Amino acid sequence: MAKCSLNKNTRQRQLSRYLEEDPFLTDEDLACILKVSVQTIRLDRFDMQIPELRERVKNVARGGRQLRTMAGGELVGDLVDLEIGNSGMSILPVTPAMTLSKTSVARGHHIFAQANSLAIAVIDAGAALTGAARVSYKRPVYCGEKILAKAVIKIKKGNKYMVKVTSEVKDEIVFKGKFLVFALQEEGVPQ
Amino acid sequence: MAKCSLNKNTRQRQLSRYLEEDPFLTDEDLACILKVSVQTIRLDRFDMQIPELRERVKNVARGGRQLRTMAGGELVGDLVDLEIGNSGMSILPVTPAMTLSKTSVARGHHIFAQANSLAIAVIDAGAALTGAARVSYKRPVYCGEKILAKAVIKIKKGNKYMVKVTSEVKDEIVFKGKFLVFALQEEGVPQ
DNA sequence: AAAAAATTAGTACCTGGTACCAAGAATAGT
DNA sequence: ACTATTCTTGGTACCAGGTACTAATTTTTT
Repeated sequence: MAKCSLNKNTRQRQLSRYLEEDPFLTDEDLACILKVSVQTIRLDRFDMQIPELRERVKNVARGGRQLRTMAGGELVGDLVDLEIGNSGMSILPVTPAMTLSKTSVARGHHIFAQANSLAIAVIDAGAALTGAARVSYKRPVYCGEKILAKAVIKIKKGNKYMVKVTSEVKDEIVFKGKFLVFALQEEGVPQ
Repeated sequence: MAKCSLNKNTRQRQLSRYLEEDPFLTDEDLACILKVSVQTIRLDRFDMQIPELRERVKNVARGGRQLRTMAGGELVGDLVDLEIGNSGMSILPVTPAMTLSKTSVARGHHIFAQANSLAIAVIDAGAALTGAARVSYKRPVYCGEKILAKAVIKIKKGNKYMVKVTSEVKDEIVFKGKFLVFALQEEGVPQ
């Protein structure tokens, strides 16, 4: 029974690993991956109290449904002005999902994300990457406030850009950052 | 036909309103709410190109998954080790949602977010804020790779901490950052 | 009243399951 | 070597929440 038990256990561990990675797998998918029958998968799920696909999907949907922030576009915040190769501006309203639950203070990486994505947007290139950044947070930003980020290209050398971003809430500076950005040539990017 | 058309239109508007509010409603639920037959609901959905429940839930789930990384928890990535007041480690698998659509290179602010949130997590405080950061990206990270971030507190002075974070993919350093973090006293934070 | 539009009803079929029963294979204990 | 136990597989009936399609019925328009 040892060998069989071992197989069963390792299979069940694998099963949960696969499902953690991708909860959208059907029993049939799993059976195929783990080279056992669908029934075995079902027994395994039952053993491990793992609900069926539809329930899993529902759970993910309920858990993840909140405010959108970093998801959709390439840009965090709403672009209000863009002069490619020169400067740009974006507005990010701070929603509850972006704040530390205890304090309703916006988490730093959201402010960074707005600035960083704006810095990249002003670059005149199909794609660009941040190489380095030096940022400082001047004061906390609270839920409900709107962050206006302004980016200006300061230096351009070949495919290297230095972009300065200043973020304000009602004319008060909350964040400053210098971003070193590299423009990528359209091809040549490994997959 | 005017009255009927009107009824149909208003019903369809109501339908989409109800579904926006709660995408988990079945056709039967909707039929009950709107006092028409299930078939009518189906025709309406077909008219308005609204997919069936399971598809809707899936969409929400997929959307939710992307956001979860930035929106859901306070931490970006999965904490694998944490010694509060000393060091911590987290893993962030790079999903398609995090990458520049053209190149499948992870956008910088996700890598920053993982590091930043880890830096805050290692601080021994109810809440903490990033005051400044100096970061550099050593090489692009691609979709499918897993980023292992390691944070260590280097200096502590009162409520000020200097945290160094190094992120690697398969023992190769992809990102380095120094974060200046301030611990917040539990109260006294304005709403 | 006839034509057109909208609604409802009914059927066959699909996916991804549950719940249950029985047969077959593998392993353990003796 | 043989039996008992555990694992695995197969099969069936059933369910929710649909699709796709046809046909009948009601409502509205002309």
